[in-house]
Amino acid sequence: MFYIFRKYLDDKITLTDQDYELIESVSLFKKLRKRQYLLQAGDVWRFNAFVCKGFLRNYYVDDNGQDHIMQFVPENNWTGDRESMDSGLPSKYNVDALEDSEILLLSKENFEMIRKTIPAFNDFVNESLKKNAVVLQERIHVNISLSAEEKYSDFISKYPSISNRVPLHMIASYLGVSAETLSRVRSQSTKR
Amino acid sequence: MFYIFRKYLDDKITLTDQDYELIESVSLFKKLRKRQYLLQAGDVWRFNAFVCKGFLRNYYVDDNGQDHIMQFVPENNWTGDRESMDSGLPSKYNVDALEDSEILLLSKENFEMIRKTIPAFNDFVNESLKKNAVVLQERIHVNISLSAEEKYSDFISKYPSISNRVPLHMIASYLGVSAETLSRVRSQSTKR
DNA sequence: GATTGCTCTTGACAAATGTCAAGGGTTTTT
DNA sequence: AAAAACCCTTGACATTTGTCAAGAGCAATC
Repeated sequence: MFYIFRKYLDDKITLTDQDYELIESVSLFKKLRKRQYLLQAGDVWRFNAFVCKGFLRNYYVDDNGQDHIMQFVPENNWTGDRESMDSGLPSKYNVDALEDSEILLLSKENFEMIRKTIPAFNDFVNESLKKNAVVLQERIHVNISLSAEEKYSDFISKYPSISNRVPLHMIASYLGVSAETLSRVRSQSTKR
Repeated sequence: MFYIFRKYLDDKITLTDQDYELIESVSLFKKLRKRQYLLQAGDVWRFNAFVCKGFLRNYYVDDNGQDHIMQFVPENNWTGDRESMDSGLPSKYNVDALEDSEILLLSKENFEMIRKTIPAFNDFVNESLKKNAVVLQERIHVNISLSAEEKYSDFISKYPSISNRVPLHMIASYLGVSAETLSRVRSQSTKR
């Protein structure tokens, strides 16, 4: 399974075989069946999780019992809960598998160790953090200014492969719109 | 003016006098009168901007001519447009002064140079990026799940000093709610 | 000190979105 | 193969939010 992560990194940075050996030596692997949890609200999160195969979602449940999806996590993406990892406090979020999945885990400590040991890896992490900030900002942009219909068409144009992979009500949850509204919005827009 | 930035950094990391000399030697300073622009949509952005004094806002204007505030930027905060800086493409955003302000600017190149030269500064930047991601995620959380009233009370509890400093319609713009709705929401909630 | 512009509020109404409930079609599980 | 669970749609209606317009109170400007 490590080869998938290696391929992912190879695409972004140049590392030596020794570097990879170091990384692999501290990597943990986890298989999740559909519906299994990687993180449950209330637990403290201590890892950087990379999805090698499968598909996860990161969400929280509000006081009314409603889900709100923070992130869809297909292969070759990272997930976890940085807030809990940094603070050491219990997480508000859940992460579970929407499909059978294979996850690579790097503990907080080992992740930092790798960053300190391998400068190129550190650069890569910085780069990723910056890109992530742009993506999050763009999502805020969408959320404070677009209608349900516009949010939906923005979503499917940005993430066509995700929209084919998850039920509509989860996209609704991600967008902050009710499932019924999204259903109507979509049938409206296909009429054109 | 540099001493303000120095005080800010001193609070977070330990640098030598030489480090500070290096940083100061590449720092640019800019004074803005209220209503002046630091960045206008259409221009390419090339700096990291630190607000030493004053108060800025970062916003964009949609096709209907409506403002949407992405960020309020009081003293001791950073702003700019990372997307434009990274891509080299024209910015979608405007940054202007809500009060007379003093800004410290570090060009993209010099900023990277400092990061490479001063490891502690690099660590600080990483830490800031991580914290920023948490803040952005929290804002998404709020936006996809709360009503106008809840968003407003969340805002004033998180940013009491900002709510005293900007007109209500700007908070509305930040939250993605109309100014009239926010006015009503607020008068409702003060009745209790 | 008059004028202008900005800010906030309020009313009346329109539009968007949410909620509840039911039903039909799938897929999954047993 | 039957049962259960899930997913989506649709209608009816309630609620929230937006839009337009007017006016009052303040502050900034000249």
